[in-house]
Amino acid sequence: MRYAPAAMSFSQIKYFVAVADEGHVGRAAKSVHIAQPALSRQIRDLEEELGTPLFKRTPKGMQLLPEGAIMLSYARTILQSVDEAVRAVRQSSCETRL
Amino acid sequence: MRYAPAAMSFSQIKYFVAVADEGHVGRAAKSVHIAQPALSRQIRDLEEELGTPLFKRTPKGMQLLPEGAIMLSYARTILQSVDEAVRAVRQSSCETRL
DNA sequence: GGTAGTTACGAATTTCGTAACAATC
DNA sequence: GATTGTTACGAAATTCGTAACTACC
Repeated sequence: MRYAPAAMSFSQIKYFVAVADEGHVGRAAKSVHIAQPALSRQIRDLEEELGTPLFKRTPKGMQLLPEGAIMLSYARTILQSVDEAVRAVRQSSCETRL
Repeated sequence: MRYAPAAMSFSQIKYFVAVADEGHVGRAAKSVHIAQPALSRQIRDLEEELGTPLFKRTPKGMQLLPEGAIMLSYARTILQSVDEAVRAVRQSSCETRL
């Protein structure tokens, strides 16, 4: 049977932020502890899902495009919300056990 | 080689919201178009990742616990941010092409 | 028996790493 | 040749569906 097509994931967003911060797939790959080609593909998949490139590929590295800059600000917000959610739920569960 | 352990995903969050809204794994499974056992496992995995149950299992269905209610409010925010990010990036890319 | 959620197991899918490639300087 | 990112291909991990199970009326 045929499953649903893959959608955006938190990993993709983390990887995107890493590349945007480093401006460099190679360094970003080290910072998120995966291999360079795997990261390159994840960025490509994210761009395909959004329907537009987020970076300009240059011989020096990855240069954030205007669309990438917009995505970056949302991406940081999303990752922060996830972090906060996890912390809030865990804290509540500790208080419940008092 | 050993890959990194799986983390929280957008799908899990969507599934969690569906179960919270329906109060029922069976109905939620239909609304997100996957089978009931798959959804049941995703909820369990999310609870394990958070380290605390989010629902109370009853003969009537799934009753949201306080920790689940906290998670639910964050979950809606996160999904909205993702939606908004996609829209904003796509709109920017259209404007760029003018 | 009829409802609810869960466990077991294997198939479909995705993610990843290694190796080889392409492009710029 | 020494950077950079990408494509190709197979292995590892996850996600999923079907079938069988448990628990409560």
